[in-house]
Amino acid sequence: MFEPDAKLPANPDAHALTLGKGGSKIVSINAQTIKVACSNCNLRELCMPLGLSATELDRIDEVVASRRKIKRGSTLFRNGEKFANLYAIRTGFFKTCVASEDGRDQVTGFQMAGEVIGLDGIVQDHHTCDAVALEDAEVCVMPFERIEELSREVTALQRHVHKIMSREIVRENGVMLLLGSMRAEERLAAFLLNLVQRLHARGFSQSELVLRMTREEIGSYLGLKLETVSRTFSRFVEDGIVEVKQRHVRILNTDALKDIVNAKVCN
Amino acid sequence: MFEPDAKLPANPDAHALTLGKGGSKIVSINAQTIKVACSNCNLRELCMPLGLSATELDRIDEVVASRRKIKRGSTLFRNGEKFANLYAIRTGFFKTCVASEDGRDQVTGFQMAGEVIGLDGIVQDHHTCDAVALEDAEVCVMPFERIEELSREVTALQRHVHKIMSREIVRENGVMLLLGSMRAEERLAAFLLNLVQRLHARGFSQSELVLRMTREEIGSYLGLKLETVSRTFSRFVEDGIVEVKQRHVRILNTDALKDIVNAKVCN
DNA sequence: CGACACCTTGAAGAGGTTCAAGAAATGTGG
DNA sequence: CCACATTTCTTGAACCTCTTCAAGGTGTCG
Repeated sequence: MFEPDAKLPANPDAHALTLGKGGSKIVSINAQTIKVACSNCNLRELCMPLGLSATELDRIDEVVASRRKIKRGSTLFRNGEKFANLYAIRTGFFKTCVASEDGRDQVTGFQMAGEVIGLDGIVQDHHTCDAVALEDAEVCVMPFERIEELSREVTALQRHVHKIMSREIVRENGVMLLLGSMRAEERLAAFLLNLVQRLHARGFSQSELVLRMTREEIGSYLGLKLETVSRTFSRFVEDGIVEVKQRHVRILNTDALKDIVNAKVCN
Repeated sequence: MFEPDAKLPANPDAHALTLGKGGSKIVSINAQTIKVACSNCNLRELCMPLGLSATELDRIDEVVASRRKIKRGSTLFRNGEKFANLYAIRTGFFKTCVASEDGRDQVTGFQMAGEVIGLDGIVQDHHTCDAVALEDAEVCVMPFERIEELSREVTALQRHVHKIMSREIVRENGVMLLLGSMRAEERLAAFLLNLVQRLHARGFSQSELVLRMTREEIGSYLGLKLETVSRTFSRFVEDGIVEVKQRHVRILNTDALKDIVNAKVCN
């Protein structure tokens, strides 16, 4: 029924990637030649600014201090920890979540390769959420001081940092819309479309995906209970919109999902 | 029953303000002496970095290109409009809201004096939400290009811009927690506490406030219908937690509100 | 292979919404 | 300044969606 799941490749530098309007295929590079440098990384298009000169590209390499591997289930950073770095995800999949004093927990986002996490820590100099790896992961450690230094000199980097932060603000606006005004089916449909779209931008299928998170985590993100998530999946299956086998999801009717999200709530 | 409402003063420069740990009273300045300059503005502590040298302060003045008055009910910017400026609120009160294609509407925040709006526009070079004045307002227009230029030179400004954006991200995380996991009473209690805390930081009462928005707008922000907001207010009144007369609210029992927010949802 | 985490499904219940009507404030124009 | 239209707010009753509680099934990993 399902293909063996398309996994993020262990070495993203060996993974051809097409992106955006002028997106060009980047030729695979043999693993041996890799050094810890953005200029060699084919995820660069995702987490670094485009259109840099050769000199600027060299400078950019300086923002990555090191790499760090995180085992599935362990945290990259925790609420309360001193903030020092932003992290660009090379491989793997994360969730971020905030907790209130009384132990309530809310997943605030799911992050995949090429995305940057840690922005929450800047204001208070301490992180205000947890970042947990949902599968074995590797990140580029980018000391924020270095980012700030460099973005004073490389205008494109400065602009890029601003855009990344603004993008996160806009994303959260969208989640607020979802949480504030959508019903369960609409939420799950929007969630699936968003996931598959981001995966597609990374070279994966437009119609097939493997969920890296539990129903409970999906539910937390969408403001629903895990049972509701499960039931809603089942309803989608009944309606022939998707096939679901545990965490494997195949979207059979993308338009139906889009219709569900944009259901005119005539008001 | 209620005092004549404590309004934001028409001229904020005449409004003594205490803030933060080392917050010092700023002496009132006669209206005639005012020029369009942060160095003269007592909201500076809210929207600009602290601890600048005299030279830096002079430079900072350059970020404000002009001032702009917005009538109640009209927009500062709209979804889709070209992004060019950030705006620091001098007086008045705004809401920001996003709309989905199908006409759904979601208030994403309420902003008051000293707060900065427009950050959503940076990613796409176009605004993705509307900013509507809920009372007559005045803002400082800060061309973003100028902010970027200057923050390459003035490190404190650079850091400040980063913090403002990060603060917004963290705020939205909090709203997601609220929308995703709280019940109506908890949402409204959290909302009131947040508002009164921000007003208090601006020199207003800790217990009394005038809502600048309708029940419907509160509801949109909190992911509730206006009837639910109204009913929840009524319940608070019954329980002696607040007094409500239209938009005038007096908090009689702050601790009760805090208890409601932190109600142990034992899990 | 057995323990454990995760997922599905049913039935009952609660919280919030919807629809509706009326009251209270606010604004407008004569 | 008053009358009238409009907006905003409150409250009730019926309804609906999602949650809660419970049980059983499926998959995974040591």
